[in-house]
Amino acid sequence: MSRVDRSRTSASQDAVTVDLSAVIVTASPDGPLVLVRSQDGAAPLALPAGPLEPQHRTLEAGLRNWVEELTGYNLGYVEQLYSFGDANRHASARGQTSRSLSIGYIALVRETRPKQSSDISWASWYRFFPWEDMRSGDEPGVMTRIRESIAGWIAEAPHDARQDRESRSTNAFGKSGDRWNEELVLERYELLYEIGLVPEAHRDGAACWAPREAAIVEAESLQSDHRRILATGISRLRGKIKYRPVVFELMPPRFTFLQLQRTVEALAGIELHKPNFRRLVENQGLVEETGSVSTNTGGRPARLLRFRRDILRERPTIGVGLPSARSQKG
Amino acid sequence: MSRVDRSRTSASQDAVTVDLSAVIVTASPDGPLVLVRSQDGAAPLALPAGPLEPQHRTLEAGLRNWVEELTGYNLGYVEQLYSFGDANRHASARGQTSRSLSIGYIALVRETRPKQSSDISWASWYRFFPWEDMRSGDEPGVMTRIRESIAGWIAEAPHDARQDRESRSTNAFGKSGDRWNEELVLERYELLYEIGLVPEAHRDGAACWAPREAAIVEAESLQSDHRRILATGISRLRGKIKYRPVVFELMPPRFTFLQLQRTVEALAGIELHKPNFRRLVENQGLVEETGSVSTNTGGRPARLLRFRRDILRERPTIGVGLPSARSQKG
DNA sequence: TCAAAAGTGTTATCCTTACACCCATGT
DNA sequence: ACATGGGTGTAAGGATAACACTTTTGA
Repeated sequence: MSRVDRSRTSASQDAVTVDLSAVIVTASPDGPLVLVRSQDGAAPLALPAGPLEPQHRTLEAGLRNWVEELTGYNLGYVEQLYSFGDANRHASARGQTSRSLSIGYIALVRETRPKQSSDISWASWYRFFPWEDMRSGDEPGVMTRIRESIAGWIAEAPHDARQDRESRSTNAFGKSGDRWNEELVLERYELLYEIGLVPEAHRDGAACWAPREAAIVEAESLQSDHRRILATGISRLRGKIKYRPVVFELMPPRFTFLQLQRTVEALAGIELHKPNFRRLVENQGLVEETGSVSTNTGGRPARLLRFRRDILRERPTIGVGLPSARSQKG
Repeated sequence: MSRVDRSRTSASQDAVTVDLSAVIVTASPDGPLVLVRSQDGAAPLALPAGPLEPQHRTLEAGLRNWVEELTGYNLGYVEQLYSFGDANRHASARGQTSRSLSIGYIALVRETRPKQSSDISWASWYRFFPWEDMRSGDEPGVMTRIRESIAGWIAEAPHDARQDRESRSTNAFGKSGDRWNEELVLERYELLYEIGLVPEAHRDGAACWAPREAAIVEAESLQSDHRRILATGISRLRGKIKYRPVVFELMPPRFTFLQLQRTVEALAGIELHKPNFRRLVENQGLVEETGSVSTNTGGRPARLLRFRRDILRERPTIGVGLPSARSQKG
């Protein structure tokens, strides 16, 4: 038996516990919401997680199972994000290396009704990533302060690291003049983590440039690596809406163009050009008219649309209009 | 403690063994090669897999570790693909549900030298997916035979399932007149599996339309679900080369435009337009001239190029030219 | 001279993006 | 009247994809 076969001798493996973490997203008039679990006392919020159980035929079935059982929500779209498995993910006090493996999922639900269960609630995902909401430019100024901190980090770089820090920061946050790249959520979070602008970095004992006090206070943190998982989910969703009709999993049965646009804008964290958005969606054949109109628009009544569900069979690889990444200047 | 917290009571979990499966790819003049492990006797080939061990700090570190230790290959690009965890992935004879979780990775290496180890070797990935090589159209006719089988599957559909089968097949394999979508490797494999045109389906005991004898013989199978993992890897790589400069991980230090084009074509399984490919790569600033030329081209000598490594810092989100998916007709 | 591959020029077409403008309703 | 949002027209600019053609080598 060759060494490659070691995996079959399970005696050599350490104890592994597997849980399924879920970024469960819905859209409200106030923006994208994510399901969070509040823990005892003043501990940070957490993403809901459930165990992988023997009777689950597949991983996704396991996830759907415990989420629906627990929340009653019917998961529309479900997608595996990533498997996280740092050995020190939960540094155990007893020094034993019991590895905790976490498989992250993103799921979309339509219902926003609050749960009876007291420790589960919806929270805007921008509570945890305020710098990702660029719909009104840098309105609260978080971004400006981040850029200042990054500028300091670059300025104080040792000579050989300077170029690297410079390019890493412009890759994640862009040069002024570039179009804001809304997809690089994870890259930005990881840069902030590494610089030490995020409390998790200090909690994990990483060697950071920034002092613990500099950790951004405007943003709320999450338990263990859940903010990283959430960042992964936002990134994936922001990418996906461009080439798959997933936004409609978050829309009511009938909606107007502007409602659809606002939802996309809320997810992407950027503003879109109204006439072009309308035409793009129209030309793709993603929607059809219901015949009725909505009068409570505040202006001229708007035609009510419905998602053309058969498009999923005709052309599943189609999405909703966002400025293409290509339009970024070099 | 709420029910969401069940994951922490690890007593309720079943035994889980985790291994890291790897799709290790290199490029040769004859096409894309993948590392396979031959087992005892006439058993099907397998992807190499290694166990997740306690001392590995991260999952990717674990993978790099055992691959480099075992093969000596230096993994350039490594990316997690997907976590597979069907309960019946290895149906155990003793009826106990020991779940085997497998985390798939794709890795690119430059070296093609064969390994001394006798049970490891390189194989063209088109041995396992002959229908994915459309560089010369449907030269061996595999595709034609598949289309015939699918046509039968559609024709014999019960009335209510017919539309569904029709659209699923055109989504995966396209209508005649459409551009071949090289990215849908997994979708095609899964459709063939479901129809029963692939031996794994019968081995797994799935209820299939096609009889066991119809399972495509021109294609070689792999152990357990390894062909699905390979399909996932090919899909991901074919997608990735379009917006990340990963092809260069497979190129020698100096190469000509045509060599680069042939490599991309081999990976994507389609032919490209030479003048346009050249200009696209040129304009993206992905390569620079070395000054020297290659004379053994069979024609006019070609300028030798090198990959501009600094592009990874300047603009990591850039790739090599392939016909855009958008150019597909609706 | 011819085959084979390296390169260059050019154009039709489509898509994106932006700008300008009119329409219908409530206050 | 005017604010607010709904909705249409159009044109500049850029990228794609196809076609035609010249250049340089070896046999």
